Amino acid sequence: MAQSDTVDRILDAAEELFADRGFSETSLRMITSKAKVNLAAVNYHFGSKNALIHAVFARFLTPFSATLEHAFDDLEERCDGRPPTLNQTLWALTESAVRMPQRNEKGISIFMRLLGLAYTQSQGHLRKFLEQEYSEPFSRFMRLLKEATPQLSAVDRYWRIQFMLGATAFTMSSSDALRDILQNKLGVETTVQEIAARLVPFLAAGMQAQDAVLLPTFSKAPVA
Amino acid sequence: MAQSDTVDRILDAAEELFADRGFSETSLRMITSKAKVNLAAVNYHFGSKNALIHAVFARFLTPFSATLEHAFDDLEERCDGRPPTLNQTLWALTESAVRMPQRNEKGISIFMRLLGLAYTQSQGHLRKFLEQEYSEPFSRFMRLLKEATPQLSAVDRYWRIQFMLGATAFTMSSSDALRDILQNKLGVETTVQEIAARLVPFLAAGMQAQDAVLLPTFSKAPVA
DNA sequence: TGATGCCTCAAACGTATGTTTCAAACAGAC
DNA sequence: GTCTGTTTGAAACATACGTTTGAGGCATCA
Repeated sequence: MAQSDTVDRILDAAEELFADRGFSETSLRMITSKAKVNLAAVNYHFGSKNALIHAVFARFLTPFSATLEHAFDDLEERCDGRPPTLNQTLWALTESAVRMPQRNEKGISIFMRLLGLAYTQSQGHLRKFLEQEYSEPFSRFMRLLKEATPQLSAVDRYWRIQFMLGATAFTMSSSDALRDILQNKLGVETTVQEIAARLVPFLAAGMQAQDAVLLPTFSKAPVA
Repeated sequence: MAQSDTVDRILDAAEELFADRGFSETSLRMITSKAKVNLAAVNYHFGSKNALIHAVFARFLTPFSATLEHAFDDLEERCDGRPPTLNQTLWALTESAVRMPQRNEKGISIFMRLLGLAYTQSQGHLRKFLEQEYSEPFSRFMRLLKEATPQLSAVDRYWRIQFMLGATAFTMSSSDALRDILQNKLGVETTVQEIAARLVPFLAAGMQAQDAVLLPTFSKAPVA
């Protein structure tokens, strides 16, 4: 036990608390008391709170980006030269996320929420860290999106990708709360897999929508 | 000036700082120094930091919800009994937002970002406040959406609405940054109105997407 | 047995936060 | 001009935070 499961206990507790409450709203004292370790252990093992945040992400993202690379490799191989379709690309991403080995039943939703928070909360250090460490799979995903939507102008594609990111990040970042609401209002249980399965067709349809007529003035709503 | 433009200066500063940095990451001292007022003024005029947050939302949301009510009234009158279409409903909302008198050029995107944060940051008091104060126009919008998408199950509709909210809040909240990137990469200028004009068809297409096959296992991606 | 290196612990440090206090400044009414 | 209620000002309050310290524990290897 010398090899200190303290580190893992801290990571587990931090991951869950960050996902529940956000980064700034989670103190080291909450983390260490949940993890049942001494307060100083965080700074001893990680150096700082920010470094702990990075470690929480790295523990999931590093294996995930490897899985994703394989999924994209497989996909491109299966397509044998032709560019993968939009649906295939989105599913490759989704499946890679859903299939990651989970530490517990909440694993996936915790991490989705963390990813959403990373986008949403303005933690400069985090964004920098993620961009440095994981830019490659991200660029590759962008390239696949481009090849899957050749009919779109660069500008249209740009904006629609933002819309997709937004819908995804936002939904994932509040997925627990949303699931609870749904549970209360309609008495329906939902898994992250089901949310993903609903999200993908929504995104695909949006990406492939007919171009809108860009109204010269903003004065009248179109009638259908 | 007796009627204290202090209050407005605090609201202006708070609004912008909250949008930039989030609620917890913005201190009262940042707000009061940006507003050039005394620190104690916040607690004197508002009572607490949380109450200030509420006031920031109320200043925008109260007139906005009135505008929205009128827009919906007009729309339903024009439709003369038949339920408005999805596009009409979305445009009514969009137009109401875009047409709100703005305090400055950043007005709309600031407020969109605040709305996103309200959903995303786990500020229980805020959610409670918004639900209490503005449940009516929200419910009405939901009802219109429901009538415009009778083909969707309640659960599907619920999630797709979340996706719409996400795409909208995320895009609008970072629209300044996104516009800049687009300007640099592709040399294209964009207005908020144009973004909205691209967003609405994306959302409408997503809302009306064919139901996905909910895979019983998550084992294989659909082939198209 | 004694020394070495990793780890834990309680305690403290310095700083930043939201809030409170109370005297001073100010405006308007008489 | 004086009084009254409202608003500002500088300072302090108590608390919470991230981080550091230094003594102690506890294995491992000589």
